[in-house]
This record gives sequence, structure tokens and C-alpha cells, in this order.
Amino acid sequence: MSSLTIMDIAKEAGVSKATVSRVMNHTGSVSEKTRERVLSVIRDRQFTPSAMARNLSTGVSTAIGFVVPEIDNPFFGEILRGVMEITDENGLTLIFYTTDDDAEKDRKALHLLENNQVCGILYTPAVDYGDPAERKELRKILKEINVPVVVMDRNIGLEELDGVYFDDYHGMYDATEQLIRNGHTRIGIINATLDRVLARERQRGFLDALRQHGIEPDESLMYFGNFRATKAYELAKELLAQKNRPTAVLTCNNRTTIGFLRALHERGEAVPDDITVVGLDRIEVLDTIGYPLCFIERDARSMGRKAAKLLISRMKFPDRPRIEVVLDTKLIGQELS
Amino acid sequence: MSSLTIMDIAKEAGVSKATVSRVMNHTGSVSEKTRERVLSVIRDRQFTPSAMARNLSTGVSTAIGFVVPEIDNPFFGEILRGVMEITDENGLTLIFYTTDDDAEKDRKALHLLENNQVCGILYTPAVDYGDPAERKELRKILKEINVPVVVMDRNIGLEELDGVYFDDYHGMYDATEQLIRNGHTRIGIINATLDRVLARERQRGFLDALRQHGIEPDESLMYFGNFRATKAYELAKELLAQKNRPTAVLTCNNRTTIGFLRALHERGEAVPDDITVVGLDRIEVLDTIGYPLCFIERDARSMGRKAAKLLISRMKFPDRPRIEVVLDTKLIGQELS
DNA sequence: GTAGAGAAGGAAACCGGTTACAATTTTGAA
DNA sequence: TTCAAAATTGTAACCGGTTTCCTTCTCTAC
Repeated sequence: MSSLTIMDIAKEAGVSKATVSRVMNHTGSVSEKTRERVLSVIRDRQFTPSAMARNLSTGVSTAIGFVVPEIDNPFFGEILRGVMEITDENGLTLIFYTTDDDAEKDRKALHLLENNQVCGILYTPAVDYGDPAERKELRKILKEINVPVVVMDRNIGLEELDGVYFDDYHGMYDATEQLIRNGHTRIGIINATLDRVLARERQRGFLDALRQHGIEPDESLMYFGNFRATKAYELAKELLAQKNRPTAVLTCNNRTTIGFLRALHERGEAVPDDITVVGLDRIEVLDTIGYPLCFIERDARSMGRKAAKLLISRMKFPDRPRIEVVLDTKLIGQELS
Repeated sequence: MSSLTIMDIAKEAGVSKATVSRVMNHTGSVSEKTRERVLSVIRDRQFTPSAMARNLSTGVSTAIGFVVPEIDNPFFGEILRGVMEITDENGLTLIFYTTDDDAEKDRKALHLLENNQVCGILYTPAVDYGDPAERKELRKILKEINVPVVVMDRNIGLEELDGVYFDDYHGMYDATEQLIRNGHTRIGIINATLDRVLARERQRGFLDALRQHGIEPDESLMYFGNFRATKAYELAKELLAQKNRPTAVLTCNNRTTIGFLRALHERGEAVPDDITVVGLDRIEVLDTIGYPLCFIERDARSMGRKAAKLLISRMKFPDRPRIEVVLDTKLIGQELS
């Protein structure tokens, strides 16, 4: 026996399907008696209307798309957690895509979300879309999608869309400044290459802080890779092997922090005795075991929550002015206080 | 301008919408000329048919539901990663639910997935459904859902469904045995309460190994909480404060490991000098920094992949015999070799 | 007792696809 | 050349809901 339809309920309750629909949606007017009868049949049979049929006829969906580059990274897990908190409250379901930092998968995911399958999208771009042609195509896709989109975490310059970002510039600035105050003058950085906006922002913060305190940036202390642990590990090995190496190092996300620590550990060295490290993003485990690492903390869960709220508000008020939320970061760690 | 429909394409190509549908689905027969024409219009206009309308008329969806207790836990992140690898290949989209280990949310999620919104479900039960009435209700819901369901990770005894589980019994047995071989006789365990099947299996493995080696289990070394870090932390404090405390301890998931380590660290103690710890689930970060912790490793990504494959095979062959996959675990760590 | 307004609820169109069926055209063999 | 079979394509019904429109029924006021 396949699943129930509104017709089955209507027949059993001795009414037309229009009436059943009215009862379910509290629209039109239905007498108390029939309402009761219909409701009891619905309850008896545990009827749930097909969301698809409903969406098709109303033209509104209750699903939102969630597009992120990766999921096996606690940072995005936390974002998702925050998003779920809000969507749950609002009866929205989540359609999930990961793009593996791949531009093609990114566009494919957006494309799949087209055509009213979702009523909104939470979008973390897989890449920066630096190439004007690709950027233009992205914009076109986003426009054709025809539902609100909120950009998360990576401010690639889609000024037409709502967005939630972290203040990476100041996060990095403050961390660098604090290191300087603590007496460090040779400060290294393991960043991603500067074609990524995230990397640029962090680099800016880093350089500005140095210059602000009269320290001339030393290119030999700056390493540019990607956001992956393996690459960071290799760069860290080089950095650590320098004769006149830095006394403190900044990394650019949790993965690179881990890569760095691995290289450090392989040399039989440790923080903070051999070097000071300030990671970007808290790595919870290390905290609990008392590993003396400093962090620039970014509250990913808040970001998720905020993004979901923004999306919902945009769905309600399509014409409200654009909102861009910039979340503060926080310095954590004994050495930075 | 709202999104395109098949009619728009049909009109522009000068054919009926039936023909457009045929072209898109490679069904029926269409002359080469018209096919070309239709395809070019589709390409021009970047038309993607509404998945909802399609599902409604065909009765088959291309979405699968993914229900897990939590997502801000790398274990489930890894599972999801594995699942995506397979669903991506097969053009399936994922509808995502977390249940926060809450029975009600669990059933609600399943309920929402009813009615052909999905063509299959990957399901990690939030709770064990030990109460017969609740268990019966769960079975009823699962049957009414009317699409294949594959159970992951928690073998709560749904023998009618395909499932993928870890061999927690042997994982724990082997770890315990190895500890004994290494000379430990007082071995502690921080487990969840035994109303959870996961906890029972692990406890069985633990006890069997002890007895097999002639060690009488000592209840004062066994602590039962839940799968959360906070509770484990409290239990660990008690355990560590015992005068005649164990020389080795087993934990029951990554969270409890962390809770334990926190308590240990607060006492100013560390592995392996003060105590030996065997965690369940690898905690990657600790590895990379060379933290000398042993693990029972469970390959969550494999589990996700396997579960997705099982689901797809079940969708293709609804009547094939039931399959239950039990994945091996692996002991990792210097002290256990 | 009756007109008129408002409530109740059914019939049918619609959402955007798929598909059974029918009509038309093309093809090919006799 | 002719006619049956095959290929092509259109028409209309259908999926399971929502919603407009219209009819019928009640109730109130005069």
C-alpha cells in the first residue's frame, strides 16, 4: 500500500479534497464539525501531505540549500550546527551540497538548486571567482536562481547579496600586534596564496600591524600555500629550518595550524618553548588537553545562525536593504593576554 | 522574470512539451533535427526542469534523506563526507537532518521524509528505542515511509533493514587484550550507560577480554555516563581520584576521550607516564602533534560510503536479501603494538 | 415570510513535469 | 506505385496538492 494522498483523506472524511486542504492550511472557512472530522481522519491515518505537490502548486518551497566547500572540517560542521538551530525552529529543511573547493562542483550545486527546489541558499563559495568571465557566469547563475542567497565566510565581492563574514583583517591585526607587544619582532606567517580573498585580508592585517609598529615586513618569513594541512606542513618544515627563523608564527586556518604543529613535532620541538604559534580557529581538543596554543577564535556556530536568520528575513522582506554582517574574532591564549 | 518551464522551451522550439520531455529523458523517439533544435534552446536558455514537478509526476525522487544525531562531531562529518562521495557520483541530492540525540526529533525527521520526498534514507538512530511501545512506533513509521532505509553505526536491532556497523565488540576486546598483554591488570572504562546498545557491545568486549585472561572485572573501575565530554570529564575526575586507580583506561567515543584528557590535564598528569589511555575513534589533531594516545580507529568515511552504496543497491533491487556490513576497527598507537 | 449577507464546501483549473494513446508522417518492401 | 509498418509528434490525462469561482445553505433583519 503506497502512501496516502489528500484524496484518500477526503473520501474517508466524506468531503472534497479542497476542504481537506482548507483544514490543513487554515484557509477558507470550514465548519467546526467537518474540521474535527477531517482532522481526526488525518490523525488516524498519520497523513502528511506531499511537500513536493504542495511546493509545486504553491510555488514556494520550504527547503533551503546549503553549499559549502567541505564538511569534514569542524569549522563547517559548526556552521551547519548553527544553521540547523534556526532552520529547525522555522520548519525549513536543508538540502546539502559540498563542493570540494572545486569551481565546477560549485556551479553545479547552484544549478541543481535552481527552479524553485529551494526557497533560499546559504552559500560559501568554493573559489574566489577571480576570473572576470567566471565571475560573470557566477553572477548570472545566482541571478537566475531567483531565490535569496546569503554568502557565508568568504567575501568574494558579491555586493548584491547579503553576507556574513568574519573580521579576518582585525583578527590578524590584533594577533600580530599582541605578539609584537609581547616582544616578538620576527613573526612568520603561513598563509594561502594571495589570489584568495581570505588570504589577502589576513595578509593585510598582518602587514598593517607590523608596519604600524615600525617593523619592516620580511618576505623570507612569509609562506604561501593553500588551506590544507599537507601543504602547510611542507612550508612549515622550510620555515622551521631557517637559520634565523621567526620566534612566532601565525597560521591561516585550523588545517594549516595542524600542518604546522606536525612539522614542529617532527623536529622534536614544541610550543611555546621553541616557538610561539597563533592559530586561526580554535582547535578544541588542544584546549582541553592544555596544549599551550593561542588562537584567533571565530564563532562558526554564530555565523551559521546569523546567516540562516538573514536568509529568512530576506525571504520575508525581499526588498529590504542589503545586510552585511561582520563578526568579530577573539584572541585566546595565555601568551596573548 | 520567473524561472523557465518546459512550456517555454516547447514554444520556442516550436514543439509540444511532450517532445521536450522526450528529448530530456531520452525516451520515445525524436527525429535528429528536432532533438537538435530542442537541445539548443535548452542550452541557450540554460533550462533545468523542476525536480519537484518531475518527482511528482514520476513518483520517484532523486533525493535521499540523511539523519544523524549530531553534525558538530568529526565522526559524523566523516560519514557525511563518505556519503557525499557516492551520492555525488549517482546524481543524488541529500536532505539533511540532525536529531540532537532526541527521540522526538528523530521521529519527526523520519516523518518529514515521508511521502516520496526522498527515495531512500540513511539513518543513524538518535536513541535505542528500548521501550517496546516506542520501538513499535518506530517500526511503523519506518514501514510507512515506504522507501529503503539503511541503518548506520547504531545497531538497535532493526533486523528488517540493511545496516552498516562497526565491530565495536572486537574493537574493545582487542584493545583490552592488548593492554593486558602489556602488563595492565587494573583497567578502567568510561562507558555510556548500558541501556545503549553501543555501550553494551563495548562493555561485552571489555569484560570478555578480561575474563578470557583470568582477570576478574572490578566494578569500581567501570564508570557509566553518556557520550558527552562533560559527563566523561566528571566521571574521569572520580576515577583518577581513586586511591587504587587503574593503570589504563578505555573510553567510548571521541567526546569521552576528550573529557577524560581534560580531567587528566587538570590534575597535571599526562599520558602515557601517569596513565595509559585508549580512546575510541581517532582524534586526528592529537596524532599530528605526537600526543601519545592510543586509539581504536573506526573509518567513518568508509562507513558513509558503504551505507550509501547499500542504499543505492537496495533502491535498484528492492527484493535482494538483507545485507548487514560489519566494519573492522583497528588498534593504533605505540603502546598497543 | 422573505431578501440579502455570509458561511460552507464542491467543481475545476492550475503548478510543471511524464506518459499512454492517437494521429500523422515517413520509410521501405512488394 | 501502393500500402503496411515504423517513426515522429501532438493531445490529454495524470501526479497530489492549492486556490478560484460558484453554488448551496444558514442566519439575521425587516
